[in-house]
Amino acid sequence: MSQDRARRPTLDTVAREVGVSRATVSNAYNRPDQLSPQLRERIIATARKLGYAGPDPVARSLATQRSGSVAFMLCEGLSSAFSDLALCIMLDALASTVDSGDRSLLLLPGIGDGGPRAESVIRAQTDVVVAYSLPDDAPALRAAQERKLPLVIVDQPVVPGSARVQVDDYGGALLAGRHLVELGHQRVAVLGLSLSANGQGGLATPARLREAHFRVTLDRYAGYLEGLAEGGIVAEQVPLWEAPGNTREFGREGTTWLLTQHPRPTAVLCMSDELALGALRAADELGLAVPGEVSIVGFDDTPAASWGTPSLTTVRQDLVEKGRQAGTLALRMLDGSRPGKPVTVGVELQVRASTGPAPR
Amino acid sequence: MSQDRARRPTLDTVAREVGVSRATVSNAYNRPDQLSPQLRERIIATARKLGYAGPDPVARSLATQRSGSVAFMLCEGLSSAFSDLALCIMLDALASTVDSGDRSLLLLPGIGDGGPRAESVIRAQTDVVVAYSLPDDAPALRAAQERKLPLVIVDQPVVPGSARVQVDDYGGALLAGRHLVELGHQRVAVLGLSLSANGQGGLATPARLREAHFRVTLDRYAGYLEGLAEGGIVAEQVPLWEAPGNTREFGREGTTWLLTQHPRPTAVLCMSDELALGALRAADELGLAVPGEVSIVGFDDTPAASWGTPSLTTVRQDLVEKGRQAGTLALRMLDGSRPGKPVTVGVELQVRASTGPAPR
DNA sequence: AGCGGTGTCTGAAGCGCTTCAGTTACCCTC
DNA sequence: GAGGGTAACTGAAGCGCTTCAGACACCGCT
Repeated sequence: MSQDRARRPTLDTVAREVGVSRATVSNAYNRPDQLSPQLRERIIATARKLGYAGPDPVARSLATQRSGSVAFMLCEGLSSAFSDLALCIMLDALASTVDSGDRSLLLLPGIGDGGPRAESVIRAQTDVVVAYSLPDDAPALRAAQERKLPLVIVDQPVVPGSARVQVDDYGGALLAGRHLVELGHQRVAVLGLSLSANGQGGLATPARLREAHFRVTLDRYAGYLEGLAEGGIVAEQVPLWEAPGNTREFGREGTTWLLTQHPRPTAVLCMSDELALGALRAADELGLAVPGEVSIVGFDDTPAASWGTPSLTTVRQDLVEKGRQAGTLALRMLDGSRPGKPVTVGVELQVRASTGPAPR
Repeated sequence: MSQDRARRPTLDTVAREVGVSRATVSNAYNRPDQLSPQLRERIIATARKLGYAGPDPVARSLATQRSGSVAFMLCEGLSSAFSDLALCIMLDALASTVDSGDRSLLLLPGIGDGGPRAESVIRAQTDVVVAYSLPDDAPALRAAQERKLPLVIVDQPVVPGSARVQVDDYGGALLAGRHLVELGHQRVAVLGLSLSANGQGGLATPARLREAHFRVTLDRYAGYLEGLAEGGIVAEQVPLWEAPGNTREFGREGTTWLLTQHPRPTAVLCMSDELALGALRAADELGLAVPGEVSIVGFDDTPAASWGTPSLTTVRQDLVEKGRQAGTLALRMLDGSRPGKPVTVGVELQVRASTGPAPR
């Protein structure tokens, strides 16, 4: 009989103790208007006495058919992801939006550079998935589709049937390119982010460019070229150095190479602020004045951008807005809404002290 | 009859289609050795055909009584948390450990500075909670205890019945203090982290110190004093400036104040690298040479510490180890292990270029 | 021939909760 | 005082899965 030993209390335990039905106890927690305040009071008190902390989340999820959490898949591991301040800011906005909708964030970090394992996604207790900047062929993406989970894509990649929020990468890059043209630059180099998820780096060949997977990189590159074209600069004259990761160190490495070419570029367009900060350092090490001898442009406008010396001219995207939109979209998908049009977050050029007129 | 319209397939659907029992289909996924390979093959194939992506995670959790995720509670929102590189590195190690144990990370960011809302914890689908540097009286903590969830505490606070991993804050600070003494410093100031979770800042009064909540801050302070005591410096001569948050800007602000006092300290012990980086900047702005006129010591040894000019002398803690330990502890708690002794992660002093002999 | 062992598969009892269609009891109204 | 409305509560049917104690057939052994 009494084998209900250290068993933790359930709805039933409480119901029995109070002498009401299970349904009533459930209502006490979920629909206070369905019972008299006194009874509710009594139920809650008894629950506390028995050490019952409220309906079990898992069981409740099963019954309601909603898990109450939003899964966030990202490309890399947490440490590289979180050193990406832009991602952090966005993620925070996402988390707040999602949390205020009474859901929590399930984090699915990537393994290597290819996103989370399919298995993690298969087993994830979630009812909507947000993917951030994943390679097109990420297994996690397929897994999510197999499970028919509503999908929200941020930036990358394009997946039919999913909601998406994206930054106007092309437009932002165009602004940056145009800015340099207006300053009279003629020899410009691009310091880019990864083209594909294999950690490769170095000067990007046309072949490499053709088989690229990351839309963000491609769009920004296209935008740069378009902006520069307004000054009569043609693509062939614009070297693209591919940084294997978004870190200062890679930025410095790439820039060191770019600035030791002949003829030396008078400006470097960097696809992130981190890269640009590394570029600044490289220029410094080479004894080149910024912006006197070389101009540097970033992308993202993270707080660090304004901290550097000189402060960084950069393309700002509204990261908070981006996260919020992604969250809203996710929440909306949960209500069964159709994906709808992609949401585009705007950009603007923040001109600061790292760019100036072309030398000579 | 046929109201099973757009209903998504379940174990049952597959079982019926194949003509076997539900148990067998379940085994096909969870215990391949329990059925013949051919049958398993057939089941998997049929499942795929029906668009069945495997056992529903929530239902499975209910049946197995384990949710498969580890909740991570932190004090602040994500954006401030993630600009804390030390946290990120640790979190990454934690995530990897946990993920390799086939579990995912449920993130419960804080609201304001007091940790997650109790409600978020109550509703979280998790079977173990890791708390990072929360105030002693965080509602989330109580909620976790109410649910009787196994608890792993990182750094802070001390909660009976929970596992914990902590850094030897005291020992690290002692090393830092002793280092300055050995360099001959006599007038030393401390730039500290928050004492309590209310965003207050400024010169810490004895009263403020007495009602402090954050162990980390207190331990480090005690360690500093102990180290300095070896040089005959007494506590009363060591001003403690409390930074309201762990940012460079606050570090700069505090240091500016400290370095404009008379007599001016010849060294500043900072409780984090971020603060120290701000301190560096403050010294620079005041036209004080580092380490010629003032020495700066950090804490944490984040990558940024070695990047700065001059590179930072700092106390290194093994963040990866810390995360890994926390993860291991969490996983172990799941198997019903008792908390056991606190795990302490070691520290060592990284002497770099920001400290030197006391001037004169 | 008889028997224990083994490899496969099944039935049914949960896991802890929500929810919906009732059922009472009570009050108001004409 | 019958009819209707409402507030308060209940019963039972799920939600989709796991698991454990069998059941059954077949094998090799003695």
